[in-house]
Amino acid sequence: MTLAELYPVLQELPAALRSRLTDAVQPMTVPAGTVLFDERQPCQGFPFVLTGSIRVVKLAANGRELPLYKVLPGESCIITSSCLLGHADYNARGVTESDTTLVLLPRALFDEMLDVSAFRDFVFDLFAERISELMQLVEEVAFLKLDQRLANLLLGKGRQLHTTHQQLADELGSVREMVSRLLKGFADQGLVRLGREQIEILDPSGLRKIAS
Amino acid sequence: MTLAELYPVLQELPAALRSRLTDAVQPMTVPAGTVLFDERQPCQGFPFVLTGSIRVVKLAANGRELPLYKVLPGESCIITSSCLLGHADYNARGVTESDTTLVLLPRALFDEMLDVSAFRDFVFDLFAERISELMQLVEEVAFLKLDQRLANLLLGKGRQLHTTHQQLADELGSVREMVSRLLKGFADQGLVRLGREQIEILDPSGLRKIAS
DNA sequence: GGGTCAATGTGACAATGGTTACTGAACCAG
DNA sequence: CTGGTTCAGTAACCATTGTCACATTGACCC
Repeated sequence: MTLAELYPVLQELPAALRSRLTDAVQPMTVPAGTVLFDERQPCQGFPFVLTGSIRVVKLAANGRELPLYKVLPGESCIITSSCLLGHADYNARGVTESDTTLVLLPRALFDEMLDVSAFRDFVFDLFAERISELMQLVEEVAFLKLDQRLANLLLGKGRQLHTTHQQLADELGSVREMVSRLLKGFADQGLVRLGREQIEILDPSGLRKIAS
Repeated sequence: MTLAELYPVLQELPAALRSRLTDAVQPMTVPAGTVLFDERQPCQGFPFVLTGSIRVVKLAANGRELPLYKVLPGESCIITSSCLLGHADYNARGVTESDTTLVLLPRALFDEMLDVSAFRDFVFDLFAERISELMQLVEEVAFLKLDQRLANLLLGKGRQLHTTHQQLADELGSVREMVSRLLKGFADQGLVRLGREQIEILDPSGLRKIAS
């Protein structure tokens, strides 16, 4: 997929800007696990993800992480937008989840592109969308118990999933032992069947009831 | 203060829109404690607060609340913006904290005003600003212990504060007993002096160390 | 088969926060 | 002054989550 295909809004830019974009900017590929940006860093530019994905997380003092969201190809990074618009530093960390190809739109060019209403609307819409995701996250973290959050997480991953307990714990910002314990509970209730790196959801509606 | 003084961006609207604004819309005054909007409700319009304030909270299943932010005169409500832009329903509750005068800009007029770049930028900037506040909140709720959050809260309120433990608990989304317990601890360490509806901060740097 | 490593199971324990159920102290209205 | 109301202090208890320290299991490679 090309940049223009993934981010069709770019085709609505005036030709002059568009050519400056293709001139000034070239895709780069970074390996999995690269820290693209981090807390307290100034924001360098706006990423367009072509392949792979970026995991955006908040770091706790004790080293644990709380996943905020992911940026997939065609999507955008609300925190970067916010930093660029507010001229503030990052307040989260962005790490490539897998090998990732992306185009980094420099800050100056981003500012210019914001003068184009189509692009502004693009960023704006994504803002609105992500806000409600963040609200959802706040709600989960503040109010739901771990079993509810785990049930939610499982339900969002299809009937048959291939992960380790550690990975699930990471996605919840918790620890493996808790996930193992809760999954055991789910299995005892006949909600899931467990196997090594394997979880089969037997009773989605039962899980939904737990997630309530 | 008039609407135009509190929200100077409105003066940059074309005269036609401005007169339609003053025609179509009149300030209303609502008593303290009025629920202006609530979860799962469609968004009716964009509020400009003239006097008083709106408290925006997330509701827990058990009736407790997590305060997200407040809208003071001259400020804006990011959740409302987000709902209007994304054509989604509210995902939080807005309650007047005191008797409040506000102008409710109807959705249709809001949409039209978004075509004006000055207004769009106004909303945009506020978005960026609030996002980092929300990130801050996520971090607090997810990572900090209650004593740290309480210390933070106290530090943000000046040397000498006049509140009840209950009010502090509400602002933290916790309960009075916990606040009493923690304040007692702070007092034992000589960080604060307690009185009825009265807390005097004796050692701000000590509190900051707890808030770490 | 045996060794090795990652993934998982598990039990005891600690820390945190919330709940219940009081008591006492200050304040205010009559 | 009195009785009621709000605010604050406190102790016992419980639920949830996290921590530690292992034991076990399965996969895979020689």
